This record gives sequence, C-alpha cells and structure tokens, in this order.
Amino acid sequence: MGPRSFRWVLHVDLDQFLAAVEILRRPELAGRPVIVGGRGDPNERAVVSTASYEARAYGVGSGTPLRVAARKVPDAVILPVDHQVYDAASAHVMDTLRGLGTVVEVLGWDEAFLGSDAQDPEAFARRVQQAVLDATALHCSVGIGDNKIRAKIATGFGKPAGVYRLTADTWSQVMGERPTLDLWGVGAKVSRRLAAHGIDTVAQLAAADGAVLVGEFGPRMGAWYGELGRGHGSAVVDDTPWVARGHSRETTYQRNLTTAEQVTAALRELAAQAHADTEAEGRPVFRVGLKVRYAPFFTRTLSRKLPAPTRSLEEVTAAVLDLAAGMEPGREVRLLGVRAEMVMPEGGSDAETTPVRGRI
DNA sequence: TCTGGGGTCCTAGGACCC
DNA sequence: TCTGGGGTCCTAGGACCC
Repeated sequence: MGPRSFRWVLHVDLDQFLAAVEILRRPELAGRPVIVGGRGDPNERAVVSTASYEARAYGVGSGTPLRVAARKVPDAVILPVDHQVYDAASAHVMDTLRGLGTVVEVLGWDEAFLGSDAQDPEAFARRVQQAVLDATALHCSVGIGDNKIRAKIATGFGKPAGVYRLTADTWSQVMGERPTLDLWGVGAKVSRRLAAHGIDTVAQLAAADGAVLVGEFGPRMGAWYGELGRGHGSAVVDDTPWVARGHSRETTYQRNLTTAEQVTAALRELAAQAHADTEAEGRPVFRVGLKVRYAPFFTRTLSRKLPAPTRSLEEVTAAVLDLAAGMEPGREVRLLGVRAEMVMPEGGSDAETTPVRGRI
C-alpha cells in the first residue's frame, strides 16, 4: 500500500512481550516474577531484556544487570532469551494486525503503528486488542494519537492492556508539566543539556527559543526537539518493508580477552556471523566497522569503507583484521563487535532514502 | 548496580577538490 | 607567501530506541 496519511494513528505495543511469550509456554509461571535476559544465568555478564510486571514491582526493568535482578527478586524465574520463539510470536501478531485491513508499520519486535480514519478510534483500538488476544493470547496496549509522536507516548498511559488517546487538544494538559525525559527521542543526555538552558518540562521546551535549541543541537536536531515539545509529528503510516542498512554482531566476553591471538580468533568468528547475515540477503558489503570495549568499560569504534563492495567473507575478514591493527595493544578487551554495512538495493522507494526523523 | 545486543540517525572535523 | 569559500567524502563519536 505504501505511505499514507491518516486521521488517527494507533500505536500498538505488546505488554511485557518476552515474559508474556514465556508464560504462554509455561502457564504455571503466571503471576510469578519472570525475568528474561542473556542466557538465563545471573552469574554472567548480561542484562534484563524484559521483566514481568511482578518482577518490575521489585524495581527491576530492561537494562538491569542480571546479577542485580537476581539479588533484588529472591524468587525470580530467570529465563534465557529465545529469539526464534519471539520472532515467531511477533510475526503472528503482525500478521494479525495486517488482517484488520489497515496499514501496519512495524516498529520492532513488539510494536507497530496502524493508520485509521475511524469515527470511533477507541472502538477500533478495542477491536485490535481483541483480535491480537484471540489469535495469540497476548495482551497489548494501544495509544491513539493525531500523529505518531502522540500515539507512541499515549501508549504508556494505557499500559497494561488499556487504550489512551492523546491529541493536540490534550497535549499541554497531559504532557506540559512532565519532564522532557518523558518524550520519545529525548534521553538522559539531551534532557540534561536542555536543563542547562532552563528547560525542564515539555511546556518549557514547547515555548523555547528556536535559536537557543539550534545553537545547542544544530539546525536539524534543534528544530526537531522544538517540534517534539509541541507534540508535532507526522501522521503518515508506511507499510513499506524495512530494508536494513547493515548487520552487526557483538559479544561481551564472560572473561576479558588478554592476548592478540584471542582477539584475532574472536574477530574471525564475529566477521563470519555478520557476513552470514548480509549473505542471507545476498547484498554486498561496502563498509565494515570494529567496536572494541576495553576493560573496565571504555568503548572505541573504527570503520573503513572497502575499496569496492564485496560479498566475499575473506575480504570482509581481512578488512576487520586490518582495522584491528588500530587497537591499543596490551589492553584487556571486554567486548568485540563487527558491523557490515550493505549496499542498498536498486529501485528503492523514497521512503527508503528518507531519514526516520523526517518521516516521524 | 557494574553496566547486552542489534539497530538507526545526526554532527563534526579533516581531507581533498575546484 | 599567505590565503577565500563552498562542496563532498570519509571517519569517529554521540545519542537514542527496543
């Protein structure tokens, strides 16, 4: 169908997705604090991917180190991440949404934008929830907005399993006194830089001098943050399939690597994995990147454009090992990562070349 | 608390060219 | 011998999201 503008944008977000899928497999886990992360071993270097609501009550959430989570939640059920099962569940949900006869823009494993011109968007949202529940036994929350920004933020107010509407009429009243950190696209760093200009709330950001924002963040991002404060955004929903720019593989080692031989062997493995991901799409690699996290936690990246795009594992590996010559010798390595950027396919639509920020 | 893995996009500075 | 302005490409780093 391609991109289209709608009266309403619905943002559908599955509740505690990974934990919910695990509970479906093992119904006896319902009501227990379920934590999904890493290989399910709290003694390893890993973090929580998803915690069930029961686990969140203990102050554990996405990004919490697994060992911390295990300590905070004594009777926690800690499970390994099982990508294949979540992929299948996600595909089932997305197919169900597409079956509703509207445009579906997939945002990630567990969320999507839907376009709607319904007279009663709440009724449509309830139909969406029921359809997903009937097909997959998974609960979701739905945000209704007059654009994507407001729909996305609205979902948070609907959780769990609820529906919430946020529009131009209610934006200031609902969001005005909240911290800028609550905005989608404003993180810890940007909210701190805003605070340095006396901008703490969404209302203050909405009213901020554009020149100040542009001076702090540049012409593009400065203007973008101002619009974000006002809740302005696009209502275009686009179901054009996503085309990945690249693939990367990285590993945090349970014990730091200490020798050059270990590093070389690890890089060969990561390069092979990343290359295999690009080969699965049959697209040549034009640029490779190397990520190194030295102990205790100091990250560097190196990258290089290849002389010519290639599909050869040997050439990709050689480029990675060449980049590795730029590593600091003698430092212990906590993490290594390899990234392969791919040539975009021919005949790409406009949507593929338009940056996300331009579309949202 | 001792901090994953897979992505995307933006900015800035230097090189190079006209 | 000292020097402009603009444009593009490349690389590193930063920030954010799920």
